[in-house]
Amino acid sequence: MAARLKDVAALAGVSVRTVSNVVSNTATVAPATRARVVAAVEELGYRPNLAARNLRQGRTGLIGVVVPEIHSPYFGALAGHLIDAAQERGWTVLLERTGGRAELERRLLDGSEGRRVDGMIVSPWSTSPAELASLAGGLPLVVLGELEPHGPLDHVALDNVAAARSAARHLAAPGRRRIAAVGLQSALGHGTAELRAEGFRQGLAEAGLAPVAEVEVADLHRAEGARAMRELLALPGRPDAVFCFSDELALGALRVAAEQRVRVPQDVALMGFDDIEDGRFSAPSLTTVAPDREQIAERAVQCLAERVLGRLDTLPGRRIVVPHRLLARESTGAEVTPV
Amino acid sequence: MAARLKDVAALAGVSVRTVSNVVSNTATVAPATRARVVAAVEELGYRPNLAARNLRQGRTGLIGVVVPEIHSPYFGALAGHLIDAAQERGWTVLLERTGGRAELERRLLDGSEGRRVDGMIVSPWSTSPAELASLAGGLPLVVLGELEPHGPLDHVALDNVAAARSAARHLAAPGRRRIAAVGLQSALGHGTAELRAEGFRQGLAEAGLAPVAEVEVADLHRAEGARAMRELLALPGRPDAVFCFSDELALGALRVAAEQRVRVPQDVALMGFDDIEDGRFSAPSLTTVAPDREQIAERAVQCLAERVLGRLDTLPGRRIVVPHRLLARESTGAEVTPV
DNA sequence: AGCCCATATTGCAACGTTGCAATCACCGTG
DNA sequence: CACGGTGATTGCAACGTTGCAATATGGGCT
Repeated sequence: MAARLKDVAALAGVSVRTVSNVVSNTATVAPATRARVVAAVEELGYRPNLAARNLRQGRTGLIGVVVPEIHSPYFGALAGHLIDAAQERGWTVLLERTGGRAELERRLLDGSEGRRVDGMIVSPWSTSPAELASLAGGLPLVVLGELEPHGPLDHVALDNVAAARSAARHLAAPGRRRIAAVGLQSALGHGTAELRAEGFRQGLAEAGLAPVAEVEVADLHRAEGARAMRELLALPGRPDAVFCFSDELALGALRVAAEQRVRVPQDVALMGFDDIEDGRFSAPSLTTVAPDREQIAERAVQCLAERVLGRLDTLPGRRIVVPHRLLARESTGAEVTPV
Repeated sequence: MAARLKDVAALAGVSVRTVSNVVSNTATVAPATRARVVAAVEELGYRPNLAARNLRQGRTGLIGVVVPEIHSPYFGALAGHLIDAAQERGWTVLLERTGGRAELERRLLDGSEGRRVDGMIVSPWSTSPAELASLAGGLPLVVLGELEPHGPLDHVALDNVAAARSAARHLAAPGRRRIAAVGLQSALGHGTAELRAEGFRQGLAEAGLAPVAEVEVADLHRAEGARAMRELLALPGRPDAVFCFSDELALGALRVAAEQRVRVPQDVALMGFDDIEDGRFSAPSLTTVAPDREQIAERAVQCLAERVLGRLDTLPGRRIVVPHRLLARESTGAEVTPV
């Protein structure tokens, strides 16, 4: 049986309240008393009962992080940073996965099974921010990866339009005029893909070009990238540059290029988006847009902390834009260098 | 303010206990009453307070999953499966990351901050199973990835020795005689790497060979694989086959081979271990040992469930061996096929 | 009609903790 | 010597839920 405050108190010959004071540092305790209590805690192996503490305090010390998937390199890395940032503030992260299923996304947010967390950081897939806000019903919420203009929620993201624009300009280097995009997701009707497509078109337009193809995908994984690339390489006028909206798509495309002995970057330049680990070690290494993931995580947790602790119910949603960098690597012509 | 059972009861004109019965299906309730209660629940947006429920029931409904890192493809995928398996049994997973730091590993296990979970599934890095058991102090525990002979804990893993042995035999195909291994970690003094090294040597011995080199690594990531490969390719007698103890190591090695225009598999055959997504899409695709991750997850959660629910304190530790398969792909000579 | 039983509903107490406010001991000061 | 003040300790109640056991209701049977 686990020891309780009561047991420690009995052993140390003090009141329950005093033990509580020692354990949670809530009041001044005489050194001698403290020593006696600490000894008793040690002897009994006392551990606070968090359920009781939570009940009493009304806070759980957990924040939810809701992402489409843990498994993918992008979200895996992001989750790692979020956990670090949360830990620094004394929070534990409860990681949840929606698998891109709208209904699961909703269930997690509306908390019909009960509230486990003090707040949530959500990277939505199929639910719009406005919907999120109503689902969460008062639970502090921070949204990642989209920047919708209005609404009550805080958003943290990079400037997808600007990032895609600079990607397009990078691809539209001298000698490359047939440029395609891979990664549109019109089925979702909103979100990141739209913004990147928009930026892509802007960037090409600035270079006096128009897309030669825009390939829709069902998800952002390698298999879809491979499928899309096969489609593009079969076109009568093959593209000489391809912008994939994720590194995973680009890696799938890279594989197909290798299969078909299409040289990257000589025959087709290729770039991705996200800066995942794999893209640094592929051959050729992958040009990409690198979001500042650490800063995304840091700012998101900071926003959430303010909402949870400060009760800023009235504060309107903030839009936080984190910086990104374009990393020009071998897949768009950078010199081959040892990793 | 969040609605409580008391509020719902008042609105529905029944006792608190009856509402509780409806909400948690613990007793027969007349249809008419149930309807009234459900309506009141809806109207007030009642959500059970899990802290209170946990306190009363002594269970949290959470299980901890402790892995060295979330970020890596192997653990990310495994975590996904564990979450699925847990969900089927009504549990939520609290994912924790040790980053390979022994001290953090200890802190998570001994629960000095208080118990958040009903049990844990641990993939240890630097702590031996015996130590784990004492740290956990009665908390139900299942260990992944190692199979130590004795002790009170349940273990779930593949047969690392047998898997590595078959990998070695696969590499020792006609014409390949200079075979090296990458991934030893003698600093840890125990664990998976030792077992794979052992199996590797056995497999070579069966083919009448001895290792031409065994390269130590600090971790199992790509950068270390790249470093190791550079080392191997600089040897006076270059190996004609390399067994990496993880796919990530192998992908790092593959990158270096490409840099140095060493052809895989023609000049050097290469294989990994884990069957991560990236290895299916690399060029050449990566021969690997595929553990049955779903089964690992399923069995681990099942074991833990038995311990948590059944109080099988007396039952000695079980050793559960899950199957694995060798997937022969392009990096050891399989024909190139579209992904 | 009276009785019994099954079904439906209820009250009470307890889970382990902490906020609040009261009490106690002791020291320095007027 | 009495008093005020500070520091240390304490008791009580409450957080929201559910286990237990008791009570109310109604129907069927003799």
